[in-house]
Formats: sequence, structure tokens, C-alpha cells
Amino acid sequence: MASIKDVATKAGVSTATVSRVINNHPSVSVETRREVHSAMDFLCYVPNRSAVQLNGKCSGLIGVVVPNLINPHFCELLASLEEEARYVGKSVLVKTHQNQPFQDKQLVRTLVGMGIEALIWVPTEAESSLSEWLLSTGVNTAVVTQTSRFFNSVSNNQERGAETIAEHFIDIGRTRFGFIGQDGVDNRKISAFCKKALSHGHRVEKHHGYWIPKGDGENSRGHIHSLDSIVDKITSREDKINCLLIYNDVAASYVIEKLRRKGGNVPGDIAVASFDNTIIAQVMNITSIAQPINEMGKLAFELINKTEKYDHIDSIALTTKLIVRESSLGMTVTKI
Amino acid sequence: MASIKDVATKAGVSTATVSRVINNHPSVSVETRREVHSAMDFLCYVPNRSAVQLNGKCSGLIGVVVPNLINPHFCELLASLEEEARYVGKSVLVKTHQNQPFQDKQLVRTLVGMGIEALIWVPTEAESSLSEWLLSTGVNTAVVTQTSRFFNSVSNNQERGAETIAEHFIDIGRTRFGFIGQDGVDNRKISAFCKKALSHGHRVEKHHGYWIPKGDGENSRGHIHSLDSIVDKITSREDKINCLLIYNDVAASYVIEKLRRKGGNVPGDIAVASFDNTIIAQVMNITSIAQPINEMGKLAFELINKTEKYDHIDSIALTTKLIVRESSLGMTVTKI
DNA sequence: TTGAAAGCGCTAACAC
DNA sequence: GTGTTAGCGCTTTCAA
Repeated sequence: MASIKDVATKAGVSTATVSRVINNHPSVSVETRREVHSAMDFLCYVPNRSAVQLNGKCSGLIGVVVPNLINPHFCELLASLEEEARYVGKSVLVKTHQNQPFQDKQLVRTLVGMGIEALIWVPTEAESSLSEWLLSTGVNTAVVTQTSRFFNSVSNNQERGAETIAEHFIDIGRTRFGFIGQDGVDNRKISAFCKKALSHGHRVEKHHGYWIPKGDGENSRGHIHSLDSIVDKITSREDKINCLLIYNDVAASYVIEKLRRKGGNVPGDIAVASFDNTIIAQVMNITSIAQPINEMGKLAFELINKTEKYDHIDSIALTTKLIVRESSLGMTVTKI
Repeated sequence: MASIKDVATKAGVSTATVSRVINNHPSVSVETRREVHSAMDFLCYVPNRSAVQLNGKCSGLIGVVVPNLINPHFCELLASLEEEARYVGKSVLVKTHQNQPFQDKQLVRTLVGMGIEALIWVPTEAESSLSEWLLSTGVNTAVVTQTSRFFNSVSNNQERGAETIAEHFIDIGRTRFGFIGQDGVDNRKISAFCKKALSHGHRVEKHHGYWIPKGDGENSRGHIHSLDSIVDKITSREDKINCLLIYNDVAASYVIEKLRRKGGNVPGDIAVASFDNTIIAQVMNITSIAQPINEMGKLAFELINKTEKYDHIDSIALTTKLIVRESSLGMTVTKI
């Protein structure tokens, strides 16, 4: 690897001059500048970031921590963040915590040790002692997808989204409401869903709500084990539900497939709606709550820069949009 | 932020001793070690990675360059690499080149400048001058998904996969073959497909083969513009094809949807098969060529460690597997 | 407009 | 066992 010294020698100048050229310092003659540039090109010179960093410059590293990269939702988020980072000349260091708080802690610490300038974080849990430590390190942090007591955050109004789904179900004449949610993650949105249903006279029966236990994460192919028995229970009950809210697209696609295999008609018998509006919802024609992912990415970057300027905490909640598709409305899909 | 000097002063020893304690060097007395540790604790000392790196130590950084993060195929690959990296205590620096050779060059250079220990690379083009420079930098590199003249690589036997698809189409009695491929990327697999078809007496007519031009990348939602007009052409021709190979799942899901919207029956009129077997193929029931993604991830990590030990180039080609689903066989899906 | 030289925080010979 | 010292590659005064 060519160093600044090699370039200086090749161009017949001092390292200081090369440094000036690199940093576009005005006080370098056009002639010299040209000379240095061609030397850099010839040697395929790339400045060593560590050395630059050591002089108090920024590391160019942005840490991104997401639950997993199996769910296309987080991939979309990462794609948006990577694009934003590339745009502003930063690099993204990705880590997945697989919904394990222990991993979460480890990863964030590792990232801080690597000298990240900022952290964009989808935490395992809403709050934790880790947050306080993180705050003390002074690393600019933005929480994404959730709100936080400690950091700026950008999330979606999921409660409102859940209400929209309830309203949609009511609009299409559904009466017996059911849901599938992740315990400890989706409680608020599920609660909003139930309340809205109730306000229209539809009580969500306790035995029509299914919770994925905390331990049951997605496996390497994104499969949730509990879903199988849940579908069994849904189809075997006497008082069947006729509409179902599912916490995300991936789970919904699995449940719909399973319901159909068991002879159920979606949306005929059960209308289904879910969250995220990923590519899965698009190809499977699932009614879903869309989040403005790209906007979230942009805002996350804005928030990390705001951290040091203001002493109050920004919690941005973006509005979501219900995308109605066949899983809750329209043509009935039947297998002949 | 406390530095090693502060710790040394606080503990009443030299910086060298502190360094020894940090690196668990055996020749430090228990007493001194204890002293130093408590000083580190007191000052909340965290070693500065840049300084460590500058001394030629490993950065713990693995660069990963993929075309995009929209196609679930690359997300799966990234997920596998991230998991592997986490397992061996390394961090992944992701970059996407969006199939632009110019980006590719920029990104690889940036990554090298950041002091990556190794690069796992899905290049824009099979070979380029960039490879030679990269080779000269001595960064251990593994090419994934393609083969390379310069670096170890792990890829799939895509030609064999394409042949398998041709054989499958023949098995189910199809006669008029068509394909959609990406120009400059899929030439070899398409060629294998055509040859295999021909060897069974089915010539793939020139006007039944469609190429996505090089410029037409996936947009932010993964949509390929050329696909629209291709579907129009496919459905409007007099001598219609009755089987179609498509270069990947994402494109296939779009084409199938479009064909069905236009009244086409898949697989009744046209059997469709594609590559990658991502979650999209699973939920859409598309016959697809599965790649052993996790194995690829593991092998990529093995290959980067092999680079410096041997002077020959390893090109591992894994075997793929045809997963037959409804898009080419089985129940006909109709909309009522 | 340019060069010499002093560090940034850490490691690793080499002394003692 | 421990300290001294010379860098790693770069930036940045300070002089010239």
C-alpha cells in the first residue's frame, strides 16, 4: 500500500504538500497540485483512515444495529441507510442482534470500540441500562422504529396504523376480530387495534388473540415455530374469526399460505392485513401498512447530527399508509 | 476520552506496561496488572482502535460489496456473512455498487483505505483493472457468486442449474422455450439453457429470448422497467412460448403477476422457473434454483484465510438444486 | 507556496 | 518485569 510518503517522493514534494492536496487546501500551486494528483493516480494511493482518524478526524463509520437481515423490512431499512451513508461519504457497519438483549449489548459496545461516529439502532427492547452507558460515551445515537427516553428517534405511528386496519375490517363488514402479535414488541399496536374494534362494538375475544412468545425468533429461513400451532387453533375453533391482523408481512405470508392449504378462503372466510408492506406483501397481495422507509433513513441521519446541538429529545413519528390488496378485499383466490 | 498515557500516569507505570496489560502479555506482575486494571476502570478507558490499527494490527473489519440490498438474494448472502463474521468476532462493512463499475471501484478503494482485513466481493463485472490493483494491495479477497482469474471464489454451477431447468421443462412436456436474462451477467447460464433445450430437439428461437439491457438496474423498489415491454411482447406473439426461464425470483414474481393480469395462465399456458430460491420464490410458489447460501458464506470466510497460504486460485462451484413448485407444475392457480 | 517537525494513541524492539 | 524509544500515516503549526 502506497503511503503519503511514497506519493511525496514520486511527486518530488513534501508530505505536507500532498496532505494539502488531499484536503483541497487552497495554497498549493496548480502545477504542484497536478503533479501530486498524477503521482496519486499512478500509485493508486488511498489515504489510510486510521491515520486520519488518529489526528482527531472523523472515522467515517456509522454503526447500524438491526434485529435481523431475514425480514425484508430490515433489509429495506438497511438499504436506505446504506444509500444515505454512501451519499454523505460514510460507511455502514452492520450488526444483527437476533432479538437477544445480550447480543445487543455486546454489539453496541463493539461498535463504540471501533470508533463509530454515530449509531443507528433498532433495539431489542424499548429501554435498557445499555442506553445509559451509551449516552455516557457520547456517541450520537438515533433509535429507529421505536421511541426512546434517551435518544432521538424516528418511528411510525403504528398505533394509528393498527387502528386503520381495524377500521378497514369494519368497513368491509367484518365482525369477529383476531390478531397475532409478538409478545413484548407489538403490545401497543395490538392494544390500539382492539380498542378501535371495541369502539365499534366488536370485542376482540381473549382466545382470538395469539402471542408469539419472546423466545421464538425467526430461524435462518424466517420461520416462526409458533405460527403452525396458531393456525391450527384458528381453524379449529368453533367461533371462527373472520378478520385477522398479523404483526408483519413475513408471518402473514406464512399464515395465509397455511390457512389456504387447510382449505380456508382468504379473504373470503378470513380477511388478513399486516404491517411493513415489504416486497413480500407486494408479491403475495397482502393488505399492509406501509412505512416511509426512505424517509426514515434520511431522518435517522438528520437526527444523529442533531444530537449534539440540542439538549432535548426528538421523537418523530411518521404516518403510515394502508395499502389495500387482495388479502382483505377484491378477487377471491381459489385453487382448482 | 482517556488515553493510555492517562492510565499509565494514574497507575504510576509506563505506557508500555499498560499496553502489555491490555494485550494480556504474560510478563507483567500480578500486582502491577491489578493496579493498571483499576486505573483503566476508574478512567473508563477504551483503547483507540485507530491507533491500534496504525500499528499494523488487525482492524476486525471485513468489507462486503454486493450489487444491492433490494434483491432478497443479496440480503440472504449478507445475513449469512454477517452471522459468520459475528461468530469469529469480526465486523462487516457493507457497500452496494448498484451495478455501476464506477461505484464498484470507488467502494473497494474506500474499503481498502478503511483498513479492511479482507474483502468479500460480488463484482459488477467478471474482471477489471480494479482486480489487479486490489491484488497488489494484498487485501485478502474472495469473489462470491462469480469466478475470478485473480481471486479465490465461491460460486454456483449456474450453467448446470440452467440445464436442470431445461430438463425439467422437457420432462413436463414443454416445447417452445423462452428466457429473460440480464445482458452481460447471465450469458453463460442462458447459453447452457439453450444448448440443453436444443440437444432435445427444441430450438430457442431468437425472438423468444429477451435481454435486460445493462443500464436498466433495479430501482429502489426492485422494479425493472424493461420487464413491462417484455411481457407485452411475450403475450402478443403469435407463436407463443410455453415455458420461460427468468434470471431471478424478483423478476419472475413480477413477470408472473403481469402475465396473470393479462389473462395468461401460469403454469397452464407458460411454465415459469427462475434462479435464487429466495423468500419470494417460496411465498409465490415459483419453481427455482436454490443455492446453498449459508455454505457460500462459510466458504467465503475460509477462502479469505487461504489466500495468503497458497499461491494458486481456488474456484469453488457449489451445486444447486431445483425446487419444483406451482409455477411450473401442480395445481393451476386461477382467479375467479 | 512550500518544507520541517511535532505530535495523534498505541505497539514492539531493545535495554536494564 | 519494566521503561525507553522509535515509528505506524497523517495533519498542522511554524518558518522560510
